[in-house]
Amino acid sequence: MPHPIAMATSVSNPCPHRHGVSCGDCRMKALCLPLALELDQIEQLDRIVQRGRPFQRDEYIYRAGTEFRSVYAVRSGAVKTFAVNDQGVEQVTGFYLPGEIFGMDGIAHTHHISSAIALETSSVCEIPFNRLEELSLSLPNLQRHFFQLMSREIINDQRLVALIGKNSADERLATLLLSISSRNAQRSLSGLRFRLPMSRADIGNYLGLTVETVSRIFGRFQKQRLLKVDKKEIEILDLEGLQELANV
Amino acid sequence: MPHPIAMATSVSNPCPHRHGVSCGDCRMKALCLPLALELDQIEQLDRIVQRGRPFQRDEYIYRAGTEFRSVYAVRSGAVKTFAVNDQGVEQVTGFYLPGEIFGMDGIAHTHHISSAIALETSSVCEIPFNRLEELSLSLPNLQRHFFQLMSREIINDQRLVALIGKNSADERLATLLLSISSRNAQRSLSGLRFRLPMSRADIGNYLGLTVETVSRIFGRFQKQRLLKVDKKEIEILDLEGLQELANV
DNA sequence: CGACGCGTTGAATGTTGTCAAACCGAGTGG
DNA sequence: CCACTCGGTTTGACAACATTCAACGCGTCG
Repeated sequence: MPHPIAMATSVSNPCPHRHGVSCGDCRMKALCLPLALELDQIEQLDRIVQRGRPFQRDEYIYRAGTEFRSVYAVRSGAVKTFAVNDQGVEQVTGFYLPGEIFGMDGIAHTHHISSAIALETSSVCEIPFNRLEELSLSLPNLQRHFFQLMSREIINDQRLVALIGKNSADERLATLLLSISSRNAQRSLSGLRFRLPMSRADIGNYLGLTVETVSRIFGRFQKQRLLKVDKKEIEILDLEGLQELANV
Repeated sequence: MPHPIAMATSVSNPCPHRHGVSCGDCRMKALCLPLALELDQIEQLDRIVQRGRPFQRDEYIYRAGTEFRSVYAVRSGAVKTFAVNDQGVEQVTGFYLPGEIFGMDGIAHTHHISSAIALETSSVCEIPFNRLEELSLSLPNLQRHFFQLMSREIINDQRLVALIGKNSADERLATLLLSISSRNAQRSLSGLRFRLPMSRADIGNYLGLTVETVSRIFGRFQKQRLLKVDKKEIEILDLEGLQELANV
């Protein structure tokens, strides 16, 4: 049996959290920043990306108030971002799955105004922003792609505003479940059976609902045979029913 | 007395809607895109900016479904952006005042997914996006500034999510009024007396409330001597009271 | 074992939405 | 000049959905 360290970096052991993987070999390259780049450009990107050890559950990736240096990509695991206002009320601003970029709200200022923590053991690529800017000046593809990523973030937030402002609690939760489902499917995981990385409280916080309401809706969805729920394990039994609820 | 046409373009007549003004002479240059640029860089920007005739009230600046070509800056007047979902429900996504950039949600796709209309007679600078991209490659300042603008848009949307998801109707309206007030003050207009460019319905739509609720709150605020309301004319009588309500 | 975090369930309350009607000012046409 | 309409706004009565408060169950960890 090989030495454990050798195992961790060997190709034969596809540990999703191993941090030796370059962008060109990363299985998320079709979703992530490399998406828009040619092979040699990916190598250039690769040179500025920093890959540290995985983060444990509840570990901060960055904290509000600290200096903004980088944006981040999830390689494995799941991340939540949140802001805390003057009264200490937390607002969850997003959940990020492998291949997704987070931390773009920090670009506007010299210091982070929100925080990011790992919802489960997660590995994350750190992309120093000033180096990304430099590289973007010589790679129009990359500049464009990053503009588009930020634009997509704006669209997502606008959709969330609409969801919270106009839809019932049921519709909100159904929409979130379908979002996670389809994002899982994109990552060639099951869209019908998955584990929610976040707590009920996080879900409620994100959707503008209380924990109790979220819990009741999970119960109701189960009674209506839309879902099978076992703690954080979700099985979607009636996809079309959920979609109807979510108005899609 | 000079000829009226001569008046319209003369320096002595500061008609806010006249469209001959270059970025370097624009009174919004301290808030808008030129903010980050040197004099000669502003000239380069100026060369790509297109200034058409003013838009009348209710006129579209761009429509969902049409090809995305440009982002826009408000020079005078006010603009609202909104998206319409599959069921025909409108969601107001933003109100934009002079010096503010809108249309950045279009960057992610080849076609607009939202629309923008003038809330009152407004002049608007059109900034063709592919030319802005090109220019950004040679002007790092500009690239950075535009990244920051987009980041700020993300932050605004996140704040709106928090506002709608966590705050009462009173808090939401108070916050919007204070936002408009301070944005007016930034533009060296009165922060205590101003005209709302949008309807009650737009306000409600934006804040996730019904028209009736908005109307009742205006009444309540007036009764509490926080505001003096005459149709769209607003006078803030008790700024601190409003701020307290808005938790600032 | 007991404490704790997290999730669930129940009952009561309340804020906001819904529905309906009336108002008001501006513009239009007889 | 008046009556009329029309869009935007206001007001009232009522209903409903989600919150609040409280209690409890369950699994984990010290």
